[in-house]
Amino acid sequence: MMNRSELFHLLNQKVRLFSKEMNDYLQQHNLYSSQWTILYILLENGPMTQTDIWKYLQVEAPTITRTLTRMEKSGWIIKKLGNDKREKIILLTDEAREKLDLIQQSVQQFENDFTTNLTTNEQQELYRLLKKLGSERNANTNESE
Amino acid sequence: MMNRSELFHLLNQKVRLFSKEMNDYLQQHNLYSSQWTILYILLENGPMTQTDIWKYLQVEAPTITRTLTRMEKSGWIIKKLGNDKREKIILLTDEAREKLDLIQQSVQQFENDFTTNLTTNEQQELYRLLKKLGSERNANTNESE
DNA sequence: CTTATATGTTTACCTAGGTAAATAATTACG
DNA sequence: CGTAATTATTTACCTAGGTAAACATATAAG
Repeated sequence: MMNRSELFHLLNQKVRLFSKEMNDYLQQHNLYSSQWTILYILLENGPMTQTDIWKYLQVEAPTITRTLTRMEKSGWIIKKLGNDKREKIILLTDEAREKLDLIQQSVQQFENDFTTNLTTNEQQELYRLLKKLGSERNANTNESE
Repeated sequence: MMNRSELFHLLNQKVRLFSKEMNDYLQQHNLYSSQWTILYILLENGPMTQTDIWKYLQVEAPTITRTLTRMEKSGWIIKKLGNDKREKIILLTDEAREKLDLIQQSVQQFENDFTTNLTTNEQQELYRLLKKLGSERNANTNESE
């Protein structure tokens, strides 16, 4: 039998383990896992403003500012001014675009590896259970948005 | 249907959400969630060396050095030299001991709240599935415990 | 048109995780 | 015994998350 604190302890440990190993794995591409996440959504969605990105990832704006600065420095993305001169539009560089395919395969390999002890159904179930965690806490949830 | 990347994305987001809200919640006690974790295991296990702590939490030694420094500064713990003068033994202060009961109730309340949409069985199942994540990548799992 | 408000990004400062290398004390070995 | 190896902690430097407040540009209101 487990108590709830153990559940959250385990949750934390697994996520830390995942990101640690993912970072090790991505090192060969000179990339961090948080940076990969950004590359991935840019690949899926095309150019996005910074606000698009942090809203999508549900992190705060300064986090994205910083990470994008590093990514620009290492040649993954460029920032372009939008028509609205407040906003910056983020584009993948050609160099990034060339490498992404290989990296994506790499990541899939790693994720595959990390879930190897779970059947497809179990992964589905894990997803379903996680989805319920922490959401819509109090009866009448008006987080309409 | 979900793909594996979505699973990990969700996992990351929920953990971030949890620790963010936990931090908000603990602010009333002038505490951070990582610091709470340390207080909790000291309460359970009695005095421990730093190495005991980081091995238990599965983080690296410098992480614990830093967090304990902050916790000493804010009066939660004290460091005492062991017989082996390399090691430092970490003790709860009396002040911490007085407050811990109330805080623990607080935390249980919060964790309860966070899992309110999951039945006891679902929590059990979530625990079971998480346990399988990333462990013993190759072949047979013997995590008897 | 000018001022007030809202929006997008950044800066400054905080916690928390990581690695690599330094330091101090202990144990093991020739 | 004295040196080599090991162990416990710390320091320096990195990424990544957070908040609060500053800044710049747009939009709305009087």
